[in-house]
Amino acid sequence: MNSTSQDETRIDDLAEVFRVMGDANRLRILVLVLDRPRPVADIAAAAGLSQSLVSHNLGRLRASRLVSAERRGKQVFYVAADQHVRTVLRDMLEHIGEVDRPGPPLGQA
Amino acid sequence: MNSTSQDETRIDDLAEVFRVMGDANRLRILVLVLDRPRPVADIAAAAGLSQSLVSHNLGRLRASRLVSAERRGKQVFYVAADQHVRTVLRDMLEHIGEVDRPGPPLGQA
DNA sequence: ATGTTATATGAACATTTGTTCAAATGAATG
DNA sequence: CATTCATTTGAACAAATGTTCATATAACAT
Repeated sequence: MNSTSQDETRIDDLAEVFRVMGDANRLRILVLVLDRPRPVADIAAAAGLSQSLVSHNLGRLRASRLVSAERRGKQVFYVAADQHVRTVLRDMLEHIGEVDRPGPPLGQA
Repeated sequence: MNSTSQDETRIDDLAEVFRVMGDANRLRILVLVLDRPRPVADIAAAAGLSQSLVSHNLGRLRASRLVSAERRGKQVFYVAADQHVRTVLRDMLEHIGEVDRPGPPLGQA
């Protein structure tokens, strides 16, 4: 378990993915395409954002492979890339939900 | 399933947590305290970062409750807050690992 | 009390980032 | 072909961010 430059690259890539998710607008977009593909204009309307901004952000989401795109005629449909994305979002929501509950044991924090 | 302002707050909080994780140095620190508590100076040495920077970053990690702190004498020990943090990191590493593998079936996507 | 060790905090600066606006590309249709 | 619709891309600017340096707090020792 010594630190290789492979690990460093991984950390950098990991940070990049989280940085992409660390923006409220991109997160909104991601949630909108979580369980079905949607065209860009549709996403923009649902999120209340300009088409240009949505396209820019979809570009970054796609660059991190958080979403995938498919063209159908003039429209481009975007959808969440894989199950990990959904899992991570769910886990993080649970994490946030955990407000200092006085509840159970109190072992080593 | 209409959008409430509660959801908006959640999205904002969620984005904040991801933003905190979206930095390579903070991620390194987080990994270092993933399975056992460590004092600040120890973390700084292991990560190759200044004490000041580590302290600043630990502050942000703690503000998002990604890590928790405990004082023992002069030292302060930090450790990953809960299981969700570990799970999210693992899932994301898997996500990244999924590079267009030519391997097995070749279904959709 | 003073001194020493460990950590935290504030201000300042350079760099990065999100957003907007305008223009460009691509796909269908007359 | 030109035109319309849907999306992408580039440049520019304001706002947010990471890092460093210096100083402050906290705990223990002499």
